[in-house]
Amino acid sequence: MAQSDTVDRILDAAEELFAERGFSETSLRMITSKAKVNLAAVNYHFGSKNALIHAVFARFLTPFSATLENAFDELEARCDGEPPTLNQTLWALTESAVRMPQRNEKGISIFMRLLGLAYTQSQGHLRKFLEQEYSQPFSRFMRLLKEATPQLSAVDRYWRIQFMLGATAFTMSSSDALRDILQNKLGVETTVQEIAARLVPFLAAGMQAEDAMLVPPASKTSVA
Amino acid sequence: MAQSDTVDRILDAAEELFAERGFSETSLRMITSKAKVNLAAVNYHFGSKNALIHAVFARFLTPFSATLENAFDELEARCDGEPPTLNQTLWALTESAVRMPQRNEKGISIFMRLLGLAYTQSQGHLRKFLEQEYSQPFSRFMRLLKEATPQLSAVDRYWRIQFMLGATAFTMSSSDALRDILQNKLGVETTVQEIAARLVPFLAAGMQAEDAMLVPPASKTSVA
DNA sequence: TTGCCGATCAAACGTATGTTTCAAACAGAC
DNA sequence: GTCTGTTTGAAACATACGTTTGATCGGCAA
Repeated sequence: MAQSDTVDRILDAAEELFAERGFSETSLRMITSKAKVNLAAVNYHFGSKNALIHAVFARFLTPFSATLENAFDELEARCDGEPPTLNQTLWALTESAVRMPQRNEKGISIFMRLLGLAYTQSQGHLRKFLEQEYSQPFSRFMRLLKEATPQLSAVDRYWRIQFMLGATAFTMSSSDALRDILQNKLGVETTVQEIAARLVPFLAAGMQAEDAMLVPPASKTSVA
Repeated sequence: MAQSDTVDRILDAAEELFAERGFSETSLRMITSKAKVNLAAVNYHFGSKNALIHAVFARFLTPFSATLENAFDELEARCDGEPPTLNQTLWALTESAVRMPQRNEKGISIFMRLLGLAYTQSQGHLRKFLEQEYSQPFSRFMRLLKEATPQLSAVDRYWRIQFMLGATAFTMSSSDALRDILQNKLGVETTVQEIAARLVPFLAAGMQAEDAMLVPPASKTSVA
């Protein structure tokens, strides 16, 4: 049985519980009892709770960032010098995410929610860790976005990227619940791939919206 | 001075700290020491920490939902039978938020972040409280959205509303952090009003995007 | 004044947290 | 089998939390 099982069981349980309840709302005792390992195992194998959080992210993000780099390589090769379009770039990202080997059927949506939480819960250490560790594929994605939307100012593009991230993380993180609601209300089944297929055009349209800063149409509001 | 301003000082401190650090990461001792009141005052005046959280929301949300109802009334009156457009509906919402009387200069951004946190941190009691207490303006907003996008199928509209909600909640919930990043990277200052002014066109464009379900294309698609 | 009652205060309560300790169990090399 | 280093186990550690207690204060009516 070696050490193997313990580390992975902790990571599995932690991943799921963090996604369900957030980081500080999840105690080590919940994790170890769900993983059926001793409480001390976390500090023995990972050193601290924060280090465990980092490990949960690293286990998914490291192979994912490799997959993503390959997808970008292939895309740029296919475009042969021309910058890829926004749609192509977004599709390369979502395809990479969807195609990642999943530990279980909830895999991708769990991880989307974790990414959302990482950004939302102002856990300083997590943000710093992610930015340091995965800056390369992140900046490459940013460069592709920039080349695909040359008409946008840097500030506009920055905010619209945040909007995209929000729509994605939020939707994917609660996609299970949302799918259930839809099933009950309208009697429609939906897969994660279908959600992505609806999300990408939404994002692309928002990203390429005609310039912002419009005043409320046909209204007599003024700025002080 | 009556019951002194203990209650208000607690609410002020709690609002700010919750927005900065989240709910469970903020202790009653932080709140009472920032408010310069005794620790027991929270339980004396509010009963519990959860009740304090509810009170923080109620102090803002109750007058806000009244303002919002008025804005919707006015909008529908102005439209004279015709359903308001998507842009008008979204603007009515953001204008109502921005125009709320602020306790201080950070007022609105603090509260946006709180709303984002409420959706993100799965604090069951908070979700339940908000849904029960403010269901009326919420369903009215949903009805307006439906009338403003008759071209969408119910399923498409359902998902796109989730995307809008996600972009908004996520951005607002981390707006302080995002503003800081922008400040450091590009040396740009941003107000919440400006974020909203960028968000609304993004949402409207995404909501009205030409139909979904495209496969990763080799062609750039543009919106008519 | 006296009596009263809501508001404040310092202190303690019980519980839960992350982390540490140290002995026992284990595996593999000799 | 014996030794050696790694992994598990039960228990304790110190700290922080939300909440409760009971004494004390302060204004006001009778």
